[in-house]
Formats: sequence, structure tokens, C-alpha cells
Amino acid sequence: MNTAKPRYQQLKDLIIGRISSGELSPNDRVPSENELVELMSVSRMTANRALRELNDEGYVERIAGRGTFVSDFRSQSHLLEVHNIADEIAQRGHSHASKVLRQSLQHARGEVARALHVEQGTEVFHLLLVHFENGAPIQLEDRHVVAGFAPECLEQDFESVTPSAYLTSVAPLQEAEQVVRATLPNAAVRKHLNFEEGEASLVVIRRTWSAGRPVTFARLHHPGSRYELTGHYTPPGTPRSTSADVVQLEKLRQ
Amino acid sequence: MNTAKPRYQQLKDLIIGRISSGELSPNDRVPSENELVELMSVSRMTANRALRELNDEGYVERIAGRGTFVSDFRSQSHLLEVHNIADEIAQRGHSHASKVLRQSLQHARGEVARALHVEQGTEVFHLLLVHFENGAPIQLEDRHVVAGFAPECLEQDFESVTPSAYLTSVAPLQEAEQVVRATLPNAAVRKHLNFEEGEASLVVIRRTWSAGRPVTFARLHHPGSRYELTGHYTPPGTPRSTSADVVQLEKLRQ
DNA sequence: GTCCCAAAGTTGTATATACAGGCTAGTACA
DNA sequence: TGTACTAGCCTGTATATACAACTTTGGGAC
Repeated sequence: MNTAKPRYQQLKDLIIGRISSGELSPNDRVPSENELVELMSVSRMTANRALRELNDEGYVERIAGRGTFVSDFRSQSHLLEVHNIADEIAQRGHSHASKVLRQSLQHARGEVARALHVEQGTEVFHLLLVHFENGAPIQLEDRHVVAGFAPECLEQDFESVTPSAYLTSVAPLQEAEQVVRATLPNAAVRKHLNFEEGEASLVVIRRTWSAGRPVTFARLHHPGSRYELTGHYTPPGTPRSTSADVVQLEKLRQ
Repeated sequence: MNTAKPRYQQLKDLIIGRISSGELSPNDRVPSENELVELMSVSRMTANRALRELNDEGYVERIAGRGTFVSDFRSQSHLLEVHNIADEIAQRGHSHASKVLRQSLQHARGEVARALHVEQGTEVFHLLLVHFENGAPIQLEDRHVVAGFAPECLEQDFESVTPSAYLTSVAPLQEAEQVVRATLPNAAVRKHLNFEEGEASLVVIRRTWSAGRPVTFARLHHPGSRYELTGHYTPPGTPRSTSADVVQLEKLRQ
């Protein structure tokens, strides 16, 4: 069965590899067609096809007369990274900071117990954090975690590693569900996120599963005037859409 | 500015045209590369590129040794349903109705012209509708359509066939982008959707492409207290996910 | 110094050619 | 009759070549 991959595909794999490994960063220059001809001993048309398809798939951007550059859109394509607001902010070249408001063991009640599929009164961890982008509050994270999945939860320093990053390391993501709502924030949310008068809140409610059971239930509030969710869809048939159709958070331009 | 389109693009447009017009039906055979060489006086590599890209974009399916065939677009139905609020409501077992508030030819300005990639002042269709679920207003649809894609737009009865359904029938969906925001509605939106005092609005802004060009730009406003977006992820590795990772509109339970 | 233009490098497209491999129908042969 | 094989068409890939258009850079004319 081992028919060798076509050479244009080998070129694509090579470049994708350098991008995922970090050897090539967003906006870095990718070898030109003629350089690939020399380096890889292929014809220019083969190099052209490889780079053109990488362009079509969003990995790189090509500018006639200038060159080929790594696009900054694809780099954070993993679903797990989408869950991590610190990476998201870092990818925009901004600085992330967070402040832990609460980190405690509680008894699950009502909506939380139902969402996590545990009995009323079961012990769960409760985390409350504010995330800042360039100093401005951008997300209020109100999260409950099933105790069994993360027994060390109270000892973690969530100002250096976000709860999302910590949880995906201790409980591999199997499935995720999210709900997006627009609401008027209550007083606490307004205060923590410095809402303007009458500003709406974009709320993402996310549940994740690992090993077939719910792990965490998070309510993520964002200021409506400074945050939006963007999604991209390419119908079946378009090559390599695995990451393109993931919904990811992106800050409003301006 | 009128530089002629590249020939491979002309070939693609020709075949896409025959498909949209119905001249070519699903599973029909598309002219082979060598036939296109004869008919269109191009080289085989040019014909190859046109057909290969149509294959990548899902318009046709190519089988080595047999030929090229029009694919049936059933696979896109998931997405089409997502775009069509009438189907969405019907799926919940509720009744859908809509009222056309505006159906006119306008000159694209500002944001609309930029979103549709047309010159300022280009003529576009403007549609404004309210959709009702069981008699309650549930979506205000504010849509602009590039005139070339749907010349019959003014004659359509959008109270019996939604704009979304009509558009996907005349311009096969190639790509979609959507942005979700939470805002405070202006007076017009409040009035048409019967907003309560201080209620937030969940806005979905969606652009779709066909044949490589933007087709339509829609702003869909929903009452924040009665609407939410739900999404579901399964990480790569689990069965093929075309429909699972599409964000779909769903009404709040309860 | 400033402006203009040419050169070099880049992508974008188009063509001619070649060979490999899949599929099918029809023919030759047992 | 039935089987095997081959000819012919199809797609898939790879190469060499050519020209066009765009961008940057540097050098020469003024």
C-alpha cells in the first residue's frame, strides 16, 4: 500500500510541519518557489502547486512581487487552544493577565449539579477569575469543576496557568458543548468587567466531557462592545477544513 | 480595472453556471479534460486545474479512469438548514411565518460595500424581514445581496420561501463566515422584535461566498431572552464531523 | 539631493509534453 | 460460452518553458 505521497504533498507537509513546530512563526517568510526548486529539487510548477494550495487552505498568504508568508489565522487552530483565553490573547500579540477572585470547594446546587450530572450537594471546585487583555478586563470566568478530575485544584496558581489549560492537561477533552447568549449583566459582572452603562454581555456557557463524564461547567462573560465570536465554515469537499470550521474567539478590531 | 479573468476561472464559471442553471444535474458527466482542450482551446493542464479546483470545492467528483461528475449537494443540507430559520423552526415542531418589510434595489455604501467586495454605490438588493415562531417575533433579518447572483430578487415572494433558501438555490454555497455579537438593540430592532425594556440582542452577522465571490451579507437580530446559539464539538479523531461542529441556532428550552 | 527608471526577484498564469495508474468495453482465444 | 487480455480513454502527477504583472531596490540622470 505504500505508494509514496506526491511531491507537492511532501512539500506541503514539510511547510506545515515547520509552522506547527514553531520553526516558522506568523508573518515569517516561507521559501519562495525558486528557492524550493533549488532546495528540494522539484520543478517550479510543483512548488507553485504546494504553495498555492497552502494559500487556499489558509496556512500562508501569498503576495505577488513580495513573497509567501505564514498566515496568523491558522496557527491557533486547535480546539483546545480556543478554550484558553491566554493563548488567544497572546496570539493577538497582546498581554494577558488574570486575577483569581475565588478558589474554593463548594456543594453543587441547582443548575451546576444538573450540568455536571452530580447529586445535589456533591463537592465541586468553584473558580472565579477575571482575565485582562492589555490591562482591560475582557472575560469573567465562573467555573465549576468535578472534584474527582482535578483533586489538586485548590493548590494551582491559576494566575500563571489558566484553568482551561490546567484542566485539559489533567482531563483530556473528549467532547464539548457550548451555548452563546446575549444578556444584560448583573451588578457583579458589570463591576468586574468595567461595563459601560447599558452595555450588553456576551456569555459563553461551556461544558466539557472527559472519559464519558462531565468535567467542568463554565460561564464566560464578555463585554459586548469589545468582544465577538467568529466562525468560519467551508462545506465538505474543501481540503483540510478541520480547523477552519472551529468557532474561535476573536477580539473586535479597533 | 477590467482585467480578464484567468482562463481556468472562466472554465470553472462556465461549469458552475451549467450546474446552477440545471443544465447539468447531479451525477451527470462533466466534459473531460481532453474534451475541454478541444472545445475551449486550452491546454490540458489548464482544464485540469479548473476541474481539480471544482473538485476541491465540492462541485464535482473526479474518478480516475472514469471521468468527472457533478456531485449532489445533499451533503450541504446541514448547513442549509442552519441558514434557514423556517426549517429550524419547523424542526422544533413550531409554526413559522414571516413578514417582508422591505425588498428593494439600493446602492451599497460603507460596511455593506466592503463586506460584499463591491465598489461604493454598486446596486445591491436590500431585504428586511421579521420571522415569527408560533406568532412571536424571533428574528429580524437585514440582508444585502449582490445583484448579479440573484437578478430575480425583487420578484420573489420571501414570505413563502425564505431568502436563505432562495439564495442557496441560485448560488451554491462555497464558504460562510459568521460573527456573533451581543448588543443593545436600537429602536427599530426593539420595535420589530417586541423587546422588553433593557433586553439585549444577539446578533449574527453572516457572509457567504459562491464561485469565489461574496454573495450576501446578513445581520440577524434575535431577542436575547428567547434565543441562544448552541454548538457541539467532537475533537478530531471521532467520526467525520461535518454537521457536528456547525454552530446552529436553537431556541432556549423551556 | 531628488526623481525616474531599469533590474532583479517574486507570484500568477498558460502551454506542451511525458509517464503512471485506474477503468471499461470489446476483441481474441480457448 | 466464457475468460483473459488489450486498446483506448480517463485522471493524477511532474517537468520545462514562457510571458505577464507586481514589488523592491539601487543606480543613474538631472
